Amino acid sequence: MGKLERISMKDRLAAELRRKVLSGALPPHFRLTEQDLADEYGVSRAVVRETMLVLELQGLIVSTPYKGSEVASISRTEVSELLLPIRIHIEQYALKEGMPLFDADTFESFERVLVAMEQAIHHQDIEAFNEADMRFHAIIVDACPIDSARGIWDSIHPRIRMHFALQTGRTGALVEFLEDHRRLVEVFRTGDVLASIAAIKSHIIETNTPHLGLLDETH
Amino acid sequence: MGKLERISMKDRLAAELRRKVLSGALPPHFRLTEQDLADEYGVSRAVVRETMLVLELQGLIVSTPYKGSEVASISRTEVSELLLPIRIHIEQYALKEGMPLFDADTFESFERVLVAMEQAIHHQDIEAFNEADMRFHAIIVDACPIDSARGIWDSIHPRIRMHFALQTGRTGALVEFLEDHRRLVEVFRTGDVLASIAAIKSHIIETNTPHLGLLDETH
DNA sequence: TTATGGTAGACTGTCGACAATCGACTATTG
DNA sequence: CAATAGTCGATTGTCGACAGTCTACCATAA
Repeated sequence: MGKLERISMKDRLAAELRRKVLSGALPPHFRLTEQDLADEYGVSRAVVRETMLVLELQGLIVSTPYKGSEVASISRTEVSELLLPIRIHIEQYALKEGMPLFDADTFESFERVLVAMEQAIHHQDIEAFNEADMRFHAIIVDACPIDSARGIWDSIHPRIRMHFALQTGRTGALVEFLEDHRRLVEVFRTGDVLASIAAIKSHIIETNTPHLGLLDETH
Repeated sequence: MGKLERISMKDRLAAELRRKVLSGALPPHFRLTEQDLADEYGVSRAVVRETMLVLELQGLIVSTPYKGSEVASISRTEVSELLLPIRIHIEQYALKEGMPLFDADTFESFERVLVAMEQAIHHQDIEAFNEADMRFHAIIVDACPIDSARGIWDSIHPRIRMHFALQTGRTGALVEFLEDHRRLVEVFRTGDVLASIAAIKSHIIETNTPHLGLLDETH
């Protein structure tokens, strides 16, 4: 059953602000002041400050001492050249280490996410779809026995999503995205690690490439 | 001349604790309580809490709600399979984007670090050498026009260093490390980006490969 | 003895208030 | 008029105190 865990105000506020940033409700360069946020959400400034610190280290906001904070802006080359390759590596590694540990519960989680995607499509709720998409990949990363993988992923992933959340592009292709995730789960079920690693890479690239993919990597 | 910037207590304390963790003064699983740290360094718990949050997001400590924090432990596979590839990618990318922007000041910074390394060797000060090593690579990452590169690097790099700082191995080969950095700077001076990218990769790999790995750990 | 429930101490989570800093505006002065 | 010094409001940096939570220990009862 559910774990009924206690969630600190800091984490709740961070999740809420992250959601607003990723949904575009808080656009890049939007100014954030601690007192205003504290008043708006009914928490103390200490909580707000810790929240802002988290979001800053995750690159969603930038703050300068004694001046204030604002929602970060993000460049396309940063995403394609810096963040995406790192994200791919993390998820590939997580899959390599974690896939042998996938059990019935894991696949049940995947299925729940797929259902959530279906419902999101049915309600035309792009935000809910993105949320489900994030949970899908979080399952992969969390399955990795190296705990810190999730932490690194958390510090990479939001900026990528932020970049594409502000594009309208994905709207129409939601059904294809769903199918793509379905295929991924099927590959996972075969237990073929190498195939899964390849699949997740092309999945991430295609999912995050605005309709003509031409990014290459070094090494 | 120097910039005489104001540094918050949070940042100073973070630097100090990071130093102690990397030097082994605070070994893995060492328990950290907020009040003790606040008393020890003469700051308030709020400062300590923000500091701990930074160090936690950088993976140097782990904290569980209402229970406390302790210095993180780190496994060899996490370093070699997860962290090192990411670090290599970041520094390669930073080099690719930032090397064309290297100017006289940049190389002067490199030279200062090399001098610091010489002095560290002369004084047999391993900690100072490691500090200089970190500054060397920070110059590279900071030269990258994408600001967030440094942030990601900061969230990756300390754990790598932590892993090897706890090994004694590097002691004898300090001179070789110095020469290796010298060679790197020479490659940078040629302006050959591809050669530099290749050089930084092998440098990082060799520098972080324990001559023949015969240490293994739990987790 | 063992299991249950409760109590105490230590610690983290949260809060409101005070101090330091910044940027813009204003006044003063040559 | 231009340049400089001073002031003010807004915002962040820092602090000490209170409230909530966990763990270990102890008492009590079957």
